[in-house]
Amino acid sequence: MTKRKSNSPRLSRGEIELLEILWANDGVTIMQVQDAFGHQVGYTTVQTRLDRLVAKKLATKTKDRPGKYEAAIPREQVSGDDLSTLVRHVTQGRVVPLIAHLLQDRELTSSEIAEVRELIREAEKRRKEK
Amino acid sequence: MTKRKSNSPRLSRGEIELLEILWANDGVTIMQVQDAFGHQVGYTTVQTRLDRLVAKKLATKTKDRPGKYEAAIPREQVSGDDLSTLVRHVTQGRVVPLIAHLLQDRELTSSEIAEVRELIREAEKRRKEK
DNA sequence: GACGAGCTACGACACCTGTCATAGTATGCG
DNA sequence: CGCATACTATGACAGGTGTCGTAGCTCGTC
Repeated sequence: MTKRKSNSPRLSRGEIELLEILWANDGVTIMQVQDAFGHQVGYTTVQTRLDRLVAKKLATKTKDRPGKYEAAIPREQVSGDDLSTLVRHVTQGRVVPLIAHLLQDRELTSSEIAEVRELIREAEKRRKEK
Repeated sequence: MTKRKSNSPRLSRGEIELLEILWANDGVTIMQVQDAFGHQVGYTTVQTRLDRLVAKKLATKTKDRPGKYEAAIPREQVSGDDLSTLVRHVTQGRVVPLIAHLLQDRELTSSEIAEVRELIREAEKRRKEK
């Protein structure tokens, strides 16, 4: 079990950090990314990092003058993997403590609560009919 | 927003990988860790990595002949941080999709389902009395 | 006390990543 | 057209990490 999904690349933290920005806004210039970083890093630093992302096919860059970068891989492809890693790390496969954390961490809206209820109903149904 | 928690160190993936093993079994020899890695890596590789962990005070090593390594930092210290990073990354703070993923990823036992139900009830209660 | 097996200590090296400086190129404006 | 400004390309460098080889040390056994 827990088989390696070969199609989802192992991304470094830094890569994800960049991708996050690309996922959030599509078609971003170096300047905008630098803004997103609160100008803590130099322009060319951002440039280099983005270009390396492109070199790895994790992002694409358009030709227009302030070139725009876009993520070339969907967020889900990464998060699923990250998530299972986390589940494994944190609680050795037991999801309940994790859900507990999630539910307690913030105040949920009533519609969110309803959604979760629905999810659990479905989970139960799946279990029953197996 | 989301200010850096200075007390929980930013660990690299590799470090966490090692720590996972240390957390799971306490007092582990190099050999055992190598086993845990399925012997994909050389003995001295494991040694070096473990020793670097010790150098960073993330683990300790006993004096006995096959020296035993132990994690020097609790799992929770890492996981909370990881978790919020993940929540932020994956779904911009929306926990429901994450819970959905967790619930759909595996078959839950009926007692797990009951626990989650209880958690939802509590969440709702907190919401109401606010 | 000497030996050999098993551990440990240490050093080396290549690759990745974050950081940036600087040189080159294109473009809008006068 | 000629420039200044803005953007891009390229190269450099240091620190971290994964990988290991090898030399040195220790301890149980004869």
